[in-house]
Amino acid sequence: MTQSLEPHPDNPLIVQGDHTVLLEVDNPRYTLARDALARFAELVKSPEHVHTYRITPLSIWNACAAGQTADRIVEALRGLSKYPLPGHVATSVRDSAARYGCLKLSRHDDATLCLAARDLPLAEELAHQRALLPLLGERVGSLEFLVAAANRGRLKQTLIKLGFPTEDLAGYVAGDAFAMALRAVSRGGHPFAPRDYQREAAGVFHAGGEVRGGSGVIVLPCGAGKTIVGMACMAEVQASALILATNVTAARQWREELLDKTTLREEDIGEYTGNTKEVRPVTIATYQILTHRRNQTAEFTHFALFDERNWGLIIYDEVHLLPAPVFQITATLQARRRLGLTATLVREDGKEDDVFALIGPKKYDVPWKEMEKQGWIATATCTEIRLPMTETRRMEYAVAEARHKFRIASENPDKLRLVRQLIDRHRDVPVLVIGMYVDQVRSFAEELNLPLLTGATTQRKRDEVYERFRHGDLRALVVSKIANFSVDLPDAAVAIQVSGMFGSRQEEAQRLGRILRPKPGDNQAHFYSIVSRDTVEQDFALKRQLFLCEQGYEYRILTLDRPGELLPAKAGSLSPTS
DNA sequence: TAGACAGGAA
DNA sequence: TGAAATCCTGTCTA
Repeated sequence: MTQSLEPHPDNPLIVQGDHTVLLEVDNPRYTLARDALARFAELVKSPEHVHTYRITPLSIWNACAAGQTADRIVEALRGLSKYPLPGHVATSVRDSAARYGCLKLSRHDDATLCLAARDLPLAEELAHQRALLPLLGERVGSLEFLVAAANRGRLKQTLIKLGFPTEDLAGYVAGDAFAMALRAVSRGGHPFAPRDYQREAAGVFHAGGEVRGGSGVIVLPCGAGKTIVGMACMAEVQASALILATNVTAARQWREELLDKTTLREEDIGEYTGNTKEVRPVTIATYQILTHRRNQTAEFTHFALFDERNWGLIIYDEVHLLPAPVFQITATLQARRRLGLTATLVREDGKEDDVFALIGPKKYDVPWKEMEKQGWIATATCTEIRLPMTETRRMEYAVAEARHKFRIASENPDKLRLVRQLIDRHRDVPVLVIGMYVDQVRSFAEELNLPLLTGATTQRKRDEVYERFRHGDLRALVVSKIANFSVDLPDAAVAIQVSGMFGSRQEEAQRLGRILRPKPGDNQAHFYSIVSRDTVEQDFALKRQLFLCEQGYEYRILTLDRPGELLPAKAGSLSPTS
């Protein structure tokens, strides 16, 4: 396709003066525009025909850190727009981009850093910012300030809140040297080599040597092997490493992977959790143990872990879930190399700028659709089925208090009929039925005569059921919210979501991730979300889907007219989308 | 001394 | 907006 570089009415974008961008979904250049926007804008809304994106300073800074330039961003917008760009949008894109790199932090001596502004007006502005007073030391020269090394993190945090991202070139401590390498044949006996993108991600993270290489976030979809990127980075750094994971199971999984695919031996790896408190050259801890304190006002019981050893690298697994106290401690650890791993930079609490300032900018990502094209993850079709409620239930819904409506809509018992039909339709592949209300999933499990797994299920029972599921003795499982957390939940080809959290994009992505591991044969996965039609549930479902739309997934909407109605014989979702 | 379980936290 | 899962610690039991 030849790419026009000027605005044209046939183009898919409308760039508005408030920095939002509207994208026409049915436009032939939709894909092109979506992939371009993914580099420097974030998705805000994605109803059926027109998607809304927003360009923020942070989205521009991340783009710049990944090598984009203001010119390329403006060109992309102009070339995909229907109308001429509002002048000030181009200006503010250039402004934001120019701010990236106009403050540089470098090493002065062992205990002191030097913050250098690009020009005098900026230096003056800094000198007069009240919030910076306690953080800035002596002004040395017209453009430079001394900064105590201990304030490195808090300074960057404060500056970004004032609209100034800092380029941190103050370097890192090497940490205790520790030799490790990736194995060419895994301990399990399979040939092993990181995939190209995994190697590339680790390379980008470490590139730039002593000064630049060493902090940032790598964004990859679930199932794309973030652990392997982590170990490749460890192999680059060759120093003792502290790995922070979300829960014990994830911690154990890191350990298994490290033992299987690197030269690390059992005695090199320590687990630091509620059960065991080992500190070894490579130590894996949970976020929870770090945030633990005896009572609300006490000190954090286990923060000392950070000083137990001279860590050369700290890996933050699932950095989008990083709890606030870990940000706090991370602010004091700016001299250590830091790697954030995540499937999405979006945080529901809006702390994206803290991630940027304290862990680092986004260093590398691959769009999900790109991974899909290359066959690293399964092709997924997503279908939302809108099912009307019965007359009786509609009445109950209508008179209920607002805060109960969501649950009434979610627990619509008619959903069972569709679940049964879908399981039947996909009878040759493993199916997960996922819900968030224990009562609801319990009744579904009983009706369908399938095992139910909830938080209350003991680990032994889980292992046993998972084993039967993996071997194909069980075709389907019904699970509660453990689907969001339990890393050892086996992979499936079909997920049927019967209820979900209010509007968590995170959760939706996590659940889709359950079915993305590559499949033998047609490599096809199906994600169904069943919601009650014309209710708040339908509205929240829309919000949940944002993240996946941003990654290029389309939701096919299937609206049923009558409560008892079944899916059409050949529901569109049975054939792969183009 | 391991395992089970209750209670609190976020 | 509300519900569920998880983790950590401390205590009790065998």
